[in-house]
Amino acid sequence: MSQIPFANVAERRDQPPMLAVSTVIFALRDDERSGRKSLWLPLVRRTREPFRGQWALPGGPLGPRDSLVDAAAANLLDTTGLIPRYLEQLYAFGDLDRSPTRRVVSIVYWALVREDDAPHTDTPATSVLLDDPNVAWFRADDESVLANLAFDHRQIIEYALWRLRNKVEYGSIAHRLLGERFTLAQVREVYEAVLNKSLDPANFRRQLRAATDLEETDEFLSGGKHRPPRLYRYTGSTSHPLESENIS
Amino acid sequence: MSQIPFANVAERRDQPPMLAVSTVIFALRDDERSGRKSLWLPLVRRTREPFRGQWALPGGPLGPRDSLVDAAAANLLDTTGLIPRYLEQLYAFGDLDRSPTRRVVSIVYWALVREDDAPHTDTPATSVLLDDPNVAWFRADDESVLANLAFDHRQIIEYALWRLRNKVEYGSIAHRLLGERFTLAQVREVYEAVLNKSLDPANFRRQLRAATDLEETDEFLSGGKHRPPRLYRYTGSTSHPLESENIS
DNA sequence: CAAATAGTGTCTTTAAGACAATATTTA
DNA sequence: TAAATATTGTCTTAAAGACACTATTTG
Repeated sequence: MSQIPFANVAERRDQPPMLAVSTVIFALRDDERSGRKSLWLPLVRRTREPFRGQWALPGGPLGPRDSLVDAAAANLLDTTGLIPRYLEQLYAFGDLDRSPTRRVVSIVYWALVREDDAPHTDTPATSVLLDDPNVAWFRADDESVLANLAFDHRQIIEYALWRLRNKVEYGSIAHRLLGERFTLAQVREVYEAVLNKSLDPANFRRQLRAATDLEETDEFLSGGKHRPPRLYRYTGSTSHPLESENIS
Repeated sequence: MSQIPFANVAERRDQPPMLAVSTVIFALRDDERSGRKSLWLPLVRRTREPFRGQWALPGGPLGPRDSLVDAAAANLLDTTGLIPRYLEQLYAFGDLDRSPTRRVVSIVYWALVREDDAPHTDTPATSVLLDDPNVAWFRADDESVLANLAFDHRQIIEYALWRLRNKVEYGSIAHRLLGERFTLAQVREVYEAVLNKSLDPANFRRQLRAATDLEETDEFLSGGKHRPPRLYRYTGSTSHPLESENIS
């Protein structure tokens, strides 16, 4: 626990709130344990007080020339080397005591990236893309990590997960965690990982084809020891402009 | 259209963004024209540049000691004299050019108030509660007003309406526009006003009673020239903590 | 009793879910 | 051919919507 000198408290009550932007980034990965796919997210280790040494969401102060979404995309690229396939504003967190030092209002975005966009690194020491020991990927439900996050970042991640589950259930964004062409079974794996329950393949197929803008391709995915599934492509539009921002 | 002196542009590029909180407030009122109920909202007339004389959402800068939701509730009370029955964060608007002078990031809340909370004033000159000619209520779909709002407030109001429609359709907040005891027909009127379409009374009744936490009272509303309808009371909880904040 | 809305019953259509059956690959 | 998943078919159940019908009040 960090101590708060009296001077800091006084300072905090009079300075204007600082504006920061942070991002919760989700990717889908094979889970060694369960054998299934599961959700992972990158965190950065703090190199300064407060919470020095603890893991936190990537983020930073809002520069005077960045729009909010640009700031989110930029610090995401800087810290993880990734370009998101989906980026949406999550919430603005502004409680008085969320930072022990000065008052900070954080506007948080959440993002989806494809598995192949995300360099696979299980430990900080083997981080590939940036070779930065202060960036690492964790399972989104890893209790030992969640329990030790800086600031209110655990609450933020849990809210982002709640939003993701809602979005995937009622919207059509699952494909953003996959490649450009995908099988219906892969989409089902996304749903199963996010909602954490198994779904009937037959019924899922029917619902998906009825509800979302999906286009058959002429290609099939061979290689498995079974009948090769057809590959599909997404051809949809987004709902409300503010509810989603596409990158590339 | 206001001119932007070069000095202001330079200034705007280097100062840190200013943080403001604004609120979109909805109430239900009788609509003289259609005879039905419809949605109304209060606006304040700007007394300073930019957009001097034009209508805008109530709001103001975020003080260092206010939490976001407190700031929203406070400026709502200051400008309209109302305490909301429902208050939820809508979105943070932060585009670089949304204010012609300096850079402003606005965190916007939306609120629901009951009809009897809202002093009935049709014109600015007859505002009752605050007797302030710079506060007035307008129909939420009044094109002549929407077309002349300050800043990006038209876009904000339209997004708030979209959220309200979604919320009322899938959630259970309609009762917050009504009194403590209400008939099922009154709830239906709320839905009809918000969704702008008529609903089958019989089917609506069944769905409502199946879906929401509603409790029968022993009272009936007499006075109409017809069988008196039973009064109900709401006994529900809210969904996700961040998705709603109850006031009193 | 006439008018008007409250409230119930019932039929049809549509979607969701369970699960059997068939199809097509690779090892 | 056995194993494995793809894909289709069918039956059941639940919800949504249309609409006829009964109930109860006021004037």
